[in-house]
Amino acid sequence: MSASPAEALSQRGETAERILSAAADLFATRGYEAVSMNEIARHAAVSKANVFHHFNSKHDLYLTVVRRACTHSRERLAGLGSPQGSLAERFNTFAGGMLGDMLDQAQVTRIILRELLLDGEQRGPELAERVFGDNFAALVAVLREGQAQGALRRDLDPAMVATLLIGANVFFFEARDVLRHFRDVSFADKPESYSRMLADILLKGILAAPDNTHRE
Amino acid sequence: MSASPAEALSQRGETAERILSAAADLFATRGYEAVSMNEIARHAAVSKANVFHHFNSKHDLYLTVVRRACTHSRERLAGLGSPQGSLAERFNTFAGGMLGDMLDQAQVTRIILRELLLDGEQRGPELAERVFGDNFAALVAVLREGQAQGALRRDLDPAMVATLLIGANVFFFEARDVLRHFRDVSFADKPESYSRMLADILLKGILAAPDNTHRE
DNA sequence: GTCTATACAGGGATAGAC
DNA sequence: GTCTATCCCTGTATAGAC
Repeated sequence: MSASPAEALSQRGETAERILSAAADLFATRGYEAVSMNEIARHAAVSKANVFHHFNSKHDLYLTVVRRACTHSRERLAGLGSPQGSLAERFNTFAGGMLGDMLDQAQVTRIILRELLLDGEQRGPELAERVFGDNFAALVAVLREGQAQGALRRDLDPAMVATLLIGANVFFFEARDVLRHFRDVSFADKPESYSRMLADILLKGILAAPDNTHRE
Repeated sequence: MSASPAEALSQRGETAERILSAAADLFATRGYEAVSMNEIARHAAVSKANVFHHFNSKHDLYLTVVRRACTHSRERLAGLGSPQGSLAERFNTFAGGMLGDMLDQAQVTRIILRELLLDGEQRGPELAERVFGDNFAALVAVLREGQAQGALRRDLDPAMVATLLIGANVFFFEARDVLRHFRDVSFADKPESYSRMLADILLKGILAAPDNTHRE
């Protein structure tokens, strides 16, 4: 029953896997404190004692869940940096791809954001670096390159642009359910539409500029 | 000891006020579940039983805190709609003013956002309307007016622009502590700087446009 | 590895004296 | 209005049989 060499390393039993999955689900939607080990055990269809057999404590279980979510998220984001096409295209692709992935992996995303935005006030540093750090840096690098080539305005802070882009996606993810209740909002259920408009606005701005509007 | 007519209505005793203040503090930074009535009592320097004397339950106390935060927030936001100056100016003023208020009243802001962004998945509707609803609508109206006057591009969704503006402020508020750890970010502690850059980018876009860059 | 049973702490909430 | 003392429940975590 010992793990074969091929599947070594982070090999976990099927039961442990079920527990992790149930825990991830619950933590993502309701947070750490609101979820009990009883509940997790029930959702995983095992006894509570068994959960404690596989994980030393609730906190340990939580950390494992978060750690997994992080590496998962990193893997996803790693693929977004492909340097092909014009800068506007890459910008567009990155924005849309990021949002799409966030929505596809809503559970993971929610856990990360919980960590990052709420407890982030206390922890911040490590997780920030771990999950978003290099991607943020990569995005900034792309933007800087765009400035060097003359495609982008030189009088603006690339980090600011990156923040705006990422922030817009994060906010959409977080606030969808609220936005949906606003009469004027038509894009709450159309992420592609949102991404398209986002890129359009960031690239061209919102001011009416006769010589600007029809350029591509 | 009954309230004088002049200070009637939502008049609460000094003790109740202290309890509310302590509770608001704790709920804002750690959320509902993570905070205990014991702790609230200790911070308010009263006995736990006394807390239950003033508020029927923990949930009741929480609701009172949230309700206060909402009305407080509404009052603040109400002043931001003043229709004076050019559209770009108003845009600028609104963005900066909103962020400034959020930071000034960080505790209240945190409570609202917690409700809106996390539990929002379940409740959403009421709070959305209550706090942001009319302000969102007002901002959209201003933008529409700008379109009608020809100051703003007509081919974009005003609700999208409003979302971007608000989202940028919310994200800054949430992610400051994380952004601070990114080498490229210089504005984490300079909200005015952030606001200025935000308005600049939203208005003019990021593309290098020779005839665009020097316009004001 | 998995269970039942249980220890022990802390939570929300109440009783009743002052 | 404020307290001390207490109730009851649920939570995390452990012991020990299978």
